[in-house]
Amino acid sequence: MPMADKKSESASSDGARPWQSYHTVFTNAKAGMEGVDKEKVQRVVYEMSKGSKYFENEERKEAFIRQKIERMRARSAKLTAGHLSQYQTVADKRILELEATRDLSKVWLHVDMDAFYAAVETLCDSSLKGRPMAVGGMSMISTANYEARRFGVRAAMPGFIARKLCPELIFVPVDFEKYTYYSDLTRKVFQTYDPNFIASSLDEAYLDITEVCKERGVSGGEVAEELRNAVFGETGLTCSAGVAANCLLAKVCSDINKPNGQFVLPNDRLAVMTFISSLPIRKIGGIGKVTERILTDVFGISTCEEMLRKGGYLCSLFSRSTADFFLSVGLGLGETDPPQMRLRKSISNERTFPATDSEALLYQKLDELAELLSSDMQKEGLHGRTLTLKLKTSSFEVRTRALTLQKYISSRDDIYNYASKLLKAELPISLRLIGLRVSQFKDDKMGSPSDPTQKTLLSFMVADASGNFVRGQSSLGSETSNNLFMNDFGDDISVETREMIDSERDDPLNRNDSSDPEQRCTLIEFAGKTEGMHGHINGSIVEKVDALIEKSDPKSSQLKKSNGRESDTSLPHETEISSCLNQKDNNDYLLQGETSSRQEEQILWMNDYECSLCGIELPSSFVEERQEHADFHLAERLQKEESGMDSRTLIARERSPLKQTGSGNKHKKRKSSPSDGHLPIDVFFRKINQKP
DNA sequence: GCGGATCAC
DNA sequence: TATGGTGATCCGC
Repeated sequence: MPMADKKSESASSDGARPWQSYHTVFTNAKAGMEGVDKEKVQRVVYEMSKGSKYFENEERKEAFIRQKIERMRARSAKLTAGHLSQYQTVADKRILELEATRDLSKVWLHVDMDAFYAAVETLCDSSLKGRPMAVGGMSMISTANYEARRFGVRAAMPGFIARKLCPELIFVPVDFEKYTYYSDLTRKVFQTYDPNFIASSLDEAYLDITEVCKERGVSGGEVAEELRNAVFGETGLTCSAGVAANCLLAKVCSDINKPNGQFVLPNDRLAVMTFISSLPIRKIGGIGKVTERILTDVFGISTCEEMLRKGGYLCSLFSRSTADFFLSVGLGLGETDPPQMRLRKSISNERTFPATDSEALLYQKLDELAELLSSDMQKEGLHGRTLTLKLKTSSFEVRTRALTLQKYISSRDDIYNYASKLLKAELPISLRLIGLRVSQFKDDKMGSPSDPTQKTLLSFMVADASGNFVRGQSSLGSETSNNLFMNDFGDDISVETREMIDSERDDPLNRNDSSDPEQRCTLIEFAGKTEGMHGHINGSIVEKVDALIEKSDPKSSQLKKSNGRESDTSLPHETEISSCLNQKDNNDYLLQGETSSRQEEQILWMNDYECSLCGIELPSSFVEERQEHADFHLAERLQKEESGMDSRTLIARERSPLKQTGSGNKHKKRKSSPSDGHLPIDVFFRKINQKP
């Protein structure tokens, strides 16, 4: 290991303990890993990896991330107080608009099978019971049972490192058919509760149990217990469940009392806010290792609540959609409707092999892949016009090379011939992986932008099956999606990498006691009455949001609980409007943000130089000036609103009018959360372990 | 349209 | 000895 520079010793922990700065995906707290000596695991992983090509590549990637963080820090530091306060105003306004979309009328259940592959293997071979076991091989583990997790062994970990951590570890090869069989059994059960359930993988599904709860007069928690019992009866496998008002929260909840447990988050706004406020951001689907680091290192954000507190920074430094996503997370919002059908957009295959620079060998690999891909495409009747070649060099650097054709292709020969041209341009090269992907399919439905596209534009956030918002951002670019055509593959490889170096960052969800007085206060608050007690949460962001709501409209205590019901104001123009906007990367929040909610006052640069609001002329090259000008109009408008204009009718709506049920919400809410207001704190965080 | 990144499972 | 495969999306070019 190279000597760590002395000056960095205080800033980072290199030097004495180099493994602490090696950020991997599996040195993290997770269900079944409570008693693990994380320091030791991290050290072993580091020692086993050190010096390898893989490790060197990880170090390169790490350096890039550091740069990214530094750049963002610099931008953050450069913000003037004036800018900040303006963006804070924008953020507050956005929070209000997002709050208005809150829908507490649905009951979502997320089911997650416990260590699925491993559990199935144990079911089929009882001699494995009670012994540490992993499904996978020496190079990669798909999942590990709980006995193995106690040693720090987990999904996505190379087998040879796992064996080092746990020499007794039993390896069982993956048997895809077996898992599919048992998955089908579980799905038969899911179907009886929600015929339209959404399977996001072999072992996970989302169910809308709103109707079941209503018709049978039972709580979401009761349905969850019943369903888990039924799954066990049908398969002999245990699962965990989460019940909440939206998919995003339900998913978080299903992880809390895993394995073989469940957690219900009442459909109550204060309950949601309290729950989300102390939640580590890494628990949220869509926030991965890198995003977490950026948010914590640059903004000091580690819990969802801080997303709202730092709203001004987020809105000024991230794209509008990313900032919206972050603010939504802070509010505990998520998708409440079943996602619309989504068509597959690409098909691909890739293979890893012993690194080689033999051209004959490389072309042979390419040929095999072309054959495979063509066969897969024929099975699905797909023809595409964009071909992408993926390469991973022997030093783990990944490259892609793409080619878009006039014609649609699907035959083995076409794929191979075009792919060969792409590969040829890269020679000579030493590779350990080749992949092929075809996209831009015929019949892409692109001909009818009317419905899907428009809806996407109208809603300021779009969510996929898991309730993860589709969003985008320059340096983050993170997003997630569970396609409806799920790839039933590497299932259990749930990544979680919360670095637990800072001891104060305990996970409140995984412990039974709470030593932090402020947190306890919050929790007690949660356990107590859920209405009319806002004032007792000291410094809570709930207060702040409520204050915002009150300020925006004194009558809105009702509004914030019901759904926006006003009919849309002329939104269909948005497409053209957006395209006329002066979009300057990170600043587009201000401009776009306003146009999507306010049609009548956008700042448009007509003919690309004249402000539509005041007529002032500014050529497009005057980027900064334009920004300031836009800010000026924004501030002007916000002031107007402050002084009493009704902003409520201007609130943007995201949901389609179809499922607006309007008045019934409160009743549904009560019904689905009988424990409202009477949830003792110990119950709130107690593991509900029931052996079916 | 391309290439690099990030994320989920 | 040895660190996966499939699909999606976003951003800056």
